[in-house]
Amino acid sequence: MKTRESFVPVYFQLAEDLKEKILAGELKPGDALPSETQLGEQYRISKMTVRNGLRLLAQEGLIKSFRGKGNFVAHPNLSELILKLSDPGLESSRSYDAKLLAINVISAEDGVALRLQIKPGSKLIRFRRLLLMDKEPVAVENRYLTYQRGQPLVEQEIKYADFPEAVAKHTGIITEGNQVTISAVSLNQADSELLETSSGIPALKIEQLVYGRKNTPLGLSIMICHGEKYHLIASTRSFFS
Amino acid sequence: MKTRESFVPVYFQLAEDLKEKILAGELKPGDALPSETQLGEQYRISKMTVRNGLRLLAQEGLIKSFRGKGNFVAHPNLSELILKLSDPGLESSRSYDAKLLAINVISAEDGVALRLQIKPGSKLIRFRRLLLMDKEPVAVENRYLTYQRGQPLVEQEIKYADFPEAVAKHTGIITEGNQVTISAVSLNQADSELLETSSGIPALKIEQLVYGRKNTPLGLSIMICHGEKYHLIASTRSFFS
DNA sequence: CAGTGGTCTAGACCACAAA
DNA sequence: TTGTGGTCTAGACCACTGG
Repeated sequence: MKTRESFVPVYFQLAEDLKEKILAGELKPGDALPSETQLGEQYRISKMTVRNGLRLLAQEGLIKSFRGKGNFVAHPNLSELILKLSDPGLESSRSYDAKLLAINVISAEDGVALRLQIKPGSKLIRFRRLLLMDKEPVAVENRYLTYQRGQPLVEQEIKYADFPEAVAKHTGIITEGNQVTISAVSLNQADSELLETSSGIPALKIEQLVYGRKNTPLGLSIMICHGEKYHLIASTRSFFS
Repeated sequence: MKTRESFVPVYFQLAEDLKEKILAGELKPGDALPSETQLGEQYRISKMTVRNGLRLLAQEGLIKSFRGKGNFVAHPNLSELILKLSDPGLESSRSYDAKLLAINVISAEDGVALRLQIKPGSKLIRFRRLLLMDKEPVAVENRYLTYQRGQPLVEQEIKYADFPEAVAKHTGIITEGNQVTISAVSLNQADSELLETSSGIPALKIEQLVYGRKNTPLGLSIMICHGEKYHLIASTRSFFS
């Protein structure tokens, strides 16, 4: 093939060709692709270029490679989704803001201590924030941070407390992982007042545990989100970065 | 470096080295990495091998490449998570089962028709399933499928209706995308009876839209999940495939 | 212009799988 | 053993960025 008239890379053309065959059903899940050497001969391109193209398909989850056996069309896995947390509701038409309610030093209660793997009663920094969409309160966030001596975590957090993106950027270097749990709860009295609604209303509870190196918990964020005004959107991964 | 005594690929060692430097803070977000040719000289490996290693870091979101400029340590994005849907609760110690309640042909109501981009009143196949954990009902699922003439979608769905994994595998070829919306609602009367609890209890509502080629909606799944017994877990992407 | 990342080649050897 | 994917090389040219 190697259509040099176009400016798309050859490996990309190969990938598109195969993708087309897979999506059209010409190649079904479980089927073997032609071997890399065969593809190289068919398309008159080198093996490395073939592999470059196949890598694209593998990244999209369309094929799987098995050493010594071949490349095979994958059984699509629709259950793995990408969740984007930062952007509440995704409706970019809406304005988004956050209001810092308080910063205190508190003693860790049992539940929080357990999750952060510290002793109950240990000192923690707590942020309370109110998240607003279109100037309406939609969520309350409690963020707990372990005090890390000598690490600029705390100062940065305070400085950028009302800019969650900035927080992520500045504390991010040391963070290695992140686990989020999503559940449904009823609004309690205090939170319902902050959210300017009545208690008992259903709400999303989003717990976010941030880990540093060696799986040390660094912080915990618990968000209580108004069920009707705030929702999460996730979708299958695809394309570019 | 090129330690040939070990069995780890050279490019992998390079990636680990750089990763270490980044995680240790030696290289900070925004910093430029040595150029690919420089790295090749430092490690006495060829440029392609260097690029192979850098690709790993790029996939993990640790670095970003800019043509003509260089490779740079990325500002970590903790807001992009991977959500695994199929596995309810993740506690693998629990047994998981599904019970098919009914399969009917129905006329699409407005809300469903809108999401599936069809005319209200069009014929749809509806599955109602009850999801069980430890033999306790935790969620009700309503699945709506457009009737696709000549495509074995329906038959496969029926055949494997109680094996969601199988459904995914067999219908998967034609599906290209997937969008999930998560919100919090109150249990209505009918659902609360199925879930053997009282109405008004908070519940997770998980809407899943499956698209085929050319962004044609193929099906819609609406799950109502018992708030206390069912929760979702997501985490940052990492490692292998 | 020089330097960078992006693509591509035509070989080579390795580890692994299946017959 | 043969064939497969996985790694690696030492070059080459391109497109882009910035001074």
